[in-house]
Amino acid sequence: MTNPLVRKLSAFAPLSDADTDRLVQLSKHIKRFDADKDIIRENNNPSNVHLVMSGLACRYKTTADGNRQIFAYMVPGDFCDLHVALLTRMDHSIATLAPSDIVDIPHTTILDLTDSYPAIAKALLWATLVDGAILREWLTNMGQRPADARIAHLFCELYVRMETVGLAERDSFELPLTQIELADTMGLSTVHANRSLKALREAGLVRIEGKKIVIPDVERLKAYADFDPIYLHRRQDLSAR
Amino acid sequence: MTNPLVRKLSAFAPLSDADTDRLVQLSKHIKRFDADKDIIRENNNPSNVHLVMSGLACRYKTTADGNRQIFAYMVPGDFCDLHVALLTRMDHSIATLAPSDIVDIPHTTILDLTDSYPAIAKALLWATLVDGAILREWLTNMGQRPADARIAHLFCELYVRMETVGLAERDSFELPLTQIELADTMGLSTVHANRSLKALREAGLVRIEGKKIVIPDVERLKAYADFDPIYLHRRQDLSAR
DNA sequence: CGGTGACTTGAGCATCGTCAACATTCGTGG
DNA sequence: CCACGAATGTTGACGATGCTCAAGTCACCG
Repeated sequence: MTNPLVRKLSAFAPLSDADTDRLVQLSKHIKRFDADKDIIRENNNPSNVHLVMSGLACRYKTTADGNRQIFAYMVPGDFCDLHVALLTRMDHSIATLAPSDIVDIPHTTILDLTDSYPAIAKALLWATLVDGAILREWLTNMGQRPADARIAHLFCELYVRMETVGLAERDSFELPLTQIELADTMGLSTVHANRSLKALREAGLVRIEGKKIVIPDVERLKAYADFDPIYLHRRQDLSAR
Repeated sequence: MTNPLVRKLSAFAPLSDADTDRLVQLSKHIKRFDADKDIIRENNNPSNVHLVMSGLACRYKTTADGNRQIFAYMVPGDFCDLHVALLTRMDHSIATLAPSDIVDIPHTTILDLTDSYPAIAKALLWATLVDGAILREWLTNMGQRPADARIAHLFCELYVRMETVGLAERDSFELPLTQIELADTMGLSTVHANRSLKALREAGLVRIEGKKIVIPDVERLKAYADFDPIYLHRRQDLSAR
């Protein structure tokens, strides 16, 4: 049960052994990407679906004046473009942020899968809907929270998502991001991102050890960031509230 | 062809007469809502799908410290919650911004529709994907553009969307928003939203006549806002670029 | 070791928020 | 139809947050 896709989809509903086996089969043909490589570029019309198995990828867009906005991270178990089957043209690009293993899956395989495995079909739809929910939460984050809480909120989300796929320690997880990339995610300048990180560090809310984010007290960070995991729609969080 | 849903979906692909007839039938049971009424509240699990036929609605969320973030507008022809069939709990609320006609459609009707009318099924999926694309563009808008350009970008988008459903004049459209609501959408204070609007007015980019937004020179406003309609994925915009 | 990219810090400035006062519009009841 | 009150819009003054420019420092890699 170390397959991140299986772990992720299990957060929605239990999967049968047959479902699990079928999902594991998907990740036969893994392609290795270096860091900072485009997987799909704007205006492309990709014929395959891409699944992150290890590493980290992101969606981004560049504005006319050359600024970049990153608006999604794809951690292991996440699909990059499950949703673009119909839109004839990509309106954004997808790139790796770290060396990553990416699986290429033909559209036909996905169609086949959703036809023959209803539980998987539901789970994939769920994953797509959660992607939308994350986007809405990010917009709230950008619009309503000051820089340091905004970063704290991102860390909380990534901690939970990494934990879901078994990639978090009790109080830390790997986040191979530069501060430039963090700034482009949060809509901040690199200088201000740096200072906000410093503030979080000095408040004892996070420690940064190389590429690892250490969160000494997860509950305290969640409170600081006004983080509520409900928007991730995991089974285990549904009881609360 | 005055039905906004038909007009909207036609922006994706031509619809047959049978498809059109079926869509028009949907809007039999119209419910009238006053302005500022919740259609669906957070934590609800709505059993019906809601479709805006006239007026204006929005999605929003409230943070712990009482701030509101609006992260989507639903204009006539837009569905409110096509996507929530699977997520057992709403992670945000939906409310009217103006007096609106809302159609209640049972989930079963939607399922029936997508089973028997493949062209409609595709078009509805397209509409859902476009909603996601709009969200990504909004995030870019929030993160990368200053207040006045941000507002200008919103006006451009709404102009195009209203035009798509036949609700825009050559140089204007109705936008029944208060500046408070605009500020909550853009992540600004009301005071600053007011001043940014004033800047746009004094630059001759927009005029505000009551609840009507007048855009004397649409191309100039688009240039100012760095607006490119490609993310709306309408047929008519696909040729460019 | 030398160089390149990432990180850090300071200083000054621009953007945006808060508080407060006032003006205008709109709906409602008399 | 008018008068009133409440909500919305407008403006000024000031402070906070965040950006730009610039000068380093640090870590990593050839």
